Amino acid sequence: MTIRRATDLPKPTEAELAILGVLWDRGYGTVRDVHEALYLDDGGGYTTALKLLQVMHGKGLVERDDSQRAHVFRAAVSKERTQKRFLSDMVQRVFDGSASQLVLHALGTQHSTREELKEIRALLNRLDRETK
Amino acid sequence: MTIRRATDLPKPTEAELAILGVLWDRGYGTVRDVHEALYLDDGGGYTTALKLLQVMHGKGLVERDDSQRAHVFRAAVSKERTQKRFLSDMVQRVFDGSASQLVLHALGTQHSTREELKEIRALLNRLDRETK
DNA sequence: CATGATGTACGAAGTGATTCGTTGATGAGG
DNA sequence: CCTCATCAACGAATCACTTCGTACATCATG
Repeated sequence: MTIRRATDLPKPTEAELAILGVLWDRGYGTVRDVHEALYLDDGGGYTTALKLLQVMHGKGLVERDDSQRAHVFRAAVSKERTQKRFLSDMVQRVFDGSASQLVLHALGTQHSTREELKEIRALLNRLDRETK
Repeated sequence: MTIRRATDLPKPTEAELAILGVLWDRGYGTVRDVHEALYLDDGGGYTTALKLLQVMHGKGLVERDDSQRAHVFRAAVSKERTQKRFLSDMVQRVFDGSASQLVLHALGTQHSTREELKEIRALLNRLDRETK
């Protein structure tokens, strides 16, 4: 048996991330749940969702409860951890390792509400105190 | 002939992004330049770099000056535009469309210097005034 | 028990990215 | 003119991801 620590888990692919999104939202789901949430309009087949979940289970990205006929899947990685993972990946590859460069771009480009800006400012103040 | 607007350009792949990084840094470069900058320690072959640049040229990601025997390549997409592209992609796929969520994660996780925090705060103040 | 609906398992095909070996052209030095 | 180094072109192999068809198991219902 191969034991995989959380940090060893492979980075989810495009399709896998979409599935994780569904599981994060719902908490858990069967193949049918995932298929209906993602692939119905796509025209994507049921077995496509199934295969993806099987592959993801093989990689350790989801847990499976097979005590019922329709197996129930849960995300084996937290949303926060995964977001962090993608984020630092991108900082390295696209922003020369500078997180603040990324932040400046993000603030400059995308829209934020006043409430969100306030929240960011609060965090900023806290960081400022800590970076003594 | 197919004309491609900047917004039509495909998102650079992993390897392509690394090559763009070299071209952004140097301004321009031959296949040999790129190969030495990226693939020497990797053990990556010369023709690998060449093929990638050919593919990228086919996609419109780089411009080529073939007036010399050793063709000279330049990035056909700006660094800023590409960063923005990756950023909004990620906001959609990983952060449910919320840029501020991404910013909070980025500030919380990665390190920033006092100087950088100051810069961010300045932008924040400006945004605050504009988001009247 | 027969049947239809629903489920998992599995292999194979399709796709795009990457890597590399080979070929032939070009140019420099003897 | 010959030879060697350097270069672009091209096709093929490989790899990972995705999609799908088919086979077979299970269960409910009549």
